[in-house]
Amino acid sequence: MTANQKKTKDPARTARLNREDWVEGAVAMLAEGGVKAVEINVLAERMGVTKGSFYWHFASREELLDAVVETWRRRTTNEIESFIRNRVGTPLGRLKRLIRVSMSPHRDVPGGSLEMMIRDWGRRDPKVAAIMHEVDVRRNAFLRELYKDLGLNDDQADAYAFLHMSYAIGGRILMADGDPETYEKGWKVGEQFLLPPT
Amino acid sequence: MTANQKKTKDPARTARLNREDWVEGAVAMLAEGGVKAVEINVLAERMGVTKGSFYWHFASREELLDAVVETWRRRTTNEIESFIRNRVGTPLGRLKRLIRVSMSPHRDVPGGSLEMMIRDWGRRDPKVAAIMHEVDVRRNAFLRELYKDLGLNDDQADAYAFLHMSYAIGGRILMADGDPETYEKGWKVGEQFLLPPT
DNA sequence: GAAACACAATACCGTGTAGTATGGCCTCGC
DNA sequence: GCGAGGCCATACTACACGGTATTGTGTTTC
Repeated sequence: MTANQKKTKDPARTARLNREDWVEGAVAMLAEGGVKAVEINVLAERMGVTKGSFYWHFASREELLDAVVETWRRRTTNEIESFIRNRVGTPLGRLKRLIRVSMSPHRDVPGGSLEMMIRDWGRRDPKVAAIMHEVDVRRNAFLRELYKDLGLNDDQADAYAFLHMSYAIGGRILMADGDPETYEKGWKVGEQFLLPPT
Repeated sequence: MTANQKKTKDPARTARLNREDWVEGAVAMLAEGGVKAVEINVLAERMGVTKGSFYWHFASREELLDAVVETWRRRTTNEIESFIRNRVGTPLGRLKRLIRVSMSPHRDVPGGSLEMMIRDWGRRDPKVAAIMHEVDVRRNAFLRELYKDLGLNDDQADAYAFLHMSYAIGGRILMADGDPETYEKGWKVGEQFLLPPT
């Protein structure tokens, strides 16, 4: 790739920016205010430079947004892969851990604010929608395996996986009211319904 | 320009527009493309007039959007009320009916495209968020009652209501891939998990 | 039928944001 | 030290969109 390896000698003041830095900033802005809020001027100011710099790194705003969604896709995919590889504990323990993570307030997680913004975005941009869907499929497959590890047959694993994903997304949205009590409830409800009866 | 030949009565649109017509059009545009897509120019063109007309009915775009969200609130509230009043059939039958409606593809329903757009919007506009939350609370209370009618205690009814709402929202989003098979699955999963064991 | 009223068309302005042109500076390799 | 090229600033343009001012047209009322 064209990844620009910068040997930062002076981290304090004259830190030059590379492509990834810009993408990083854009991701943050996306999570906070949605695609529309990713404005080149604002982003540049946030990075401590002007947009003259931005347009040296990117040909257009669209190119930036493409990079943003691609970065998100790569990270999310890696996250799933690493969860699959890291088979520590019993299947039930792993599932519980996943529920815990899914319902935790602050992490960036299915239903987290970044993901919600990308989902909003995907509703208007087919390219994003396709990637979103691809990730959903992958996550669904992962969950199915997890439930099958618990001894469920294909149909039941499938059903639970669908429920789990729906709940992770919808519950998140409901929990977005900021009430910490709601989170508590979300987690409890998740444990009640997302764990198959043994 | 083709604008001048509309001197005589045009059979296509002799109907003058009123405030509600504009709100109606705005609601449609909101459902299709989100708040950002509700542009006065485009809306006016869609209504077959120019924006000169719009600004006779509304002082500003904001006023229109206020009317839109208020209309949605009123309608949604009425819908809930009417479902409450219309106590036909057994509690279980009513619940099944509700699940069916919730998961149906095209109707405007919790998780439907209009509602999703309003939810997106609420993420950036506190005024909308407040109304959204108010509706959520009302729906939640309604669902709780429904589950209590089935013989569940307060805690369990509460848990099921939360699950139901989460699922209605999240499942909807998952089903937005356009695959009719996914809808079928969504409905089946709903019936399996949203109906408490008797 | 003419005045009054209710909508609508046209032309315009202000602002905000994406994008461009160009030149300057800092750093690295020699 | 010095050119070259990577990074950034400044000063623009183009255009879309909300909003305004003014004039026009069909309909109702007396």
